[in-house]
Amino acid sequence: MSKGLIKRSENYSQWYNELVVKADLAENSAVRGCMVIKPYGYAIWEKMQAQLDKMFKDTGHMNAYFPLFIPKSFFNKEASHVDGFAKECAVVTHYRLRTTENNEIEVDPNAKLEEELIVRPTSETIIWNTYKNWIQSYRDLPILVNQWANVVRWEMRTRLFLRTAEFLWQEGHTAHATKEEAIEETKQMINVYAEFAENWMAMPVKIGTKTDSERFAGAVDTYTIEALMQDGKALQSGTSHFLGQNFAKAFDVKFLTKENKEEYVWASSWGVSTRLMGALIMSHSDDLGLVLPPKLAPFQVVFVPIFKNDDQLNAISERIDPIIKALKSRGITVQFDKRDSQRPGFKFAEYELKGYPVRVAVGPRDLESGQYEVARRDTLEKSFVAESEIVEYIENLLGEMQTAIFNKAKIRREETTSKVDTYDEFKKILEEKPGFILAHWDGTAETEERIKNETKATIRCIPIDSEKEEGKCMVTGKPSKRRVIFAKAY
RNA sequence: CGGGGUAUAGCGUAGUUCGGUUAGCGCGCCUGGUUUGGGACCAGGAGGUCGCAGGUUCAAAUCCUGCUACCCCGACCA
Repeated sequence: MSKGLIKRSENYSQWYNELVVKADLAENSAVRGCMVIKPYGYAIWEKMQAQLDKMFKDTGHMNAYFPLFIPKSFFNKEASHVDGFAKECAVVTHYRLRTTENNEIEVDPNAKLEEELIVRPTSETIIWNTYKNWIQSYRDLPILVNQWANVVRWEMRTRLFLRTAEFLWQEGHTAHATKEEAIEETKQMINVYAEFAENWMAMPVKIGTKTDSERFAGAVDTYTIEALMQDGKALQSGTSHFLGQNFAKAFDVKFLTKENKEEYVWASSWGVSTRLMGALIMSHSDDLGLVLPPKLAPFQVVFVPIFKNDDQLNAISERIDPIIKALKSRGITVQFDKRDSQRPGFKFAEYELKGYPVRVAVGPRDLESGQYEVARRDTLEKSFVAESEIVEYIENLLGEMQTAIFNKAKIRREETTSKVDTYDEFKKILEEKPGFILAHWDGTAETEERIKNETKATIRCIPIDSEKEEGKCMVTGKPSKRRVIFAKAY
């Protein structure tokens, strides 16, 4: 393992790239734009998955699985949906290879597919094509289904976790008898995401709706959770879409009401992806490496023994093993690093880089005093804790750290959130103190576009909790009823 | 897809301008020893089609042509 990361203040984006690789989370693969998620990184993703999956099931959803491939014709059926995804689709045209005279492999031109298959960029079309067969009556509704899957969007420029050509995600697709119920579902799920982001990722988010131009292709309304990274750029971290009857109409999905009337089905879809990994990394980590909230850390505690020989290590193990057992019985994940190939200093640096929340160092000295050095990753503080109290202490500390990490991120966000009333001020803040900027906007796509072109900042969302406030658009001076959140975004 | 750049061992690089021994160095890796409370040290060792294909030449990492991949800046995007 090579030494040190570049500092965030020197080059934030290089810091991120180095951190992802050096902390063993992921690396670039032989396939352009596609990443290999390494075991340590995948372990974090699995923790996220487990919790989200639980939350989905607690709100009445079940998992299912739909095909990776979608017939090309399905995309034609919802006009704005095609427009949104057409430019980034991978297409399967053949189903067989053959060997040439030179012993090379080539696509067999005789094995052309009648209809090309699209590698799913999202599954609305194949799912709604399927739902058509599942739904006849109001008694068949609602359908509350989620799928864990990989999708492909052929992006021009990619970055590990933040934007990869293939990524892992979950996509919920629900069908309802009424508009109200579908909207209720859409809102419920954005709240689930917000709760997950804040309580598990320790990442404060703003819930809001997207403007027309930022809305999901095919949606009537898109709800989003927006997080603010340490460099002042926003990251869209999860979306929940009210799809109206758009997909039901496109795929002709109708049902009979209690009154025997034929109606189109109402829909929602919602998703979060491995992008959350990027959000997690950029929310908390520092110049020494990853900082993980205890609830998502693959290992919450690591014991580093300090020893000169096997006898010492055995003596340490004898004392440590019962402590580890006690921690595990409380549901705390623990690692005991007995490697003699690395010295303690190396291990300290390594666990800091990888973001283990709590580190306990135990050497001969400590066995005698009956106190162990406990170091917490977020503040780097160390304290000596008596052997008899250490289990309790660590359990409390993990809880405390989860809160502390969230609070720190929240304070940072508040400090980099500005209210501005003039366009000049807006531009100045973008230069000097980037972050969320609350400003008035006249509600038109033209003004939004102009601001984007001139400053690269976009409207991240119209916050759902914003109070009404009469004002004037900072650009055109036209009336506005509330402030919206602007930021430069990933 | 437009503009710029780079390609030498697992990683980072020197050498390329101006062709000339066996392509050098750091990290990492292997072996042995000494070490071990914040990224150890010494000794020895392994590892290279110099991105690919062709050309010029007595001689090519170095010059020429073509190709490919990657990086940065734009446009696009969860």
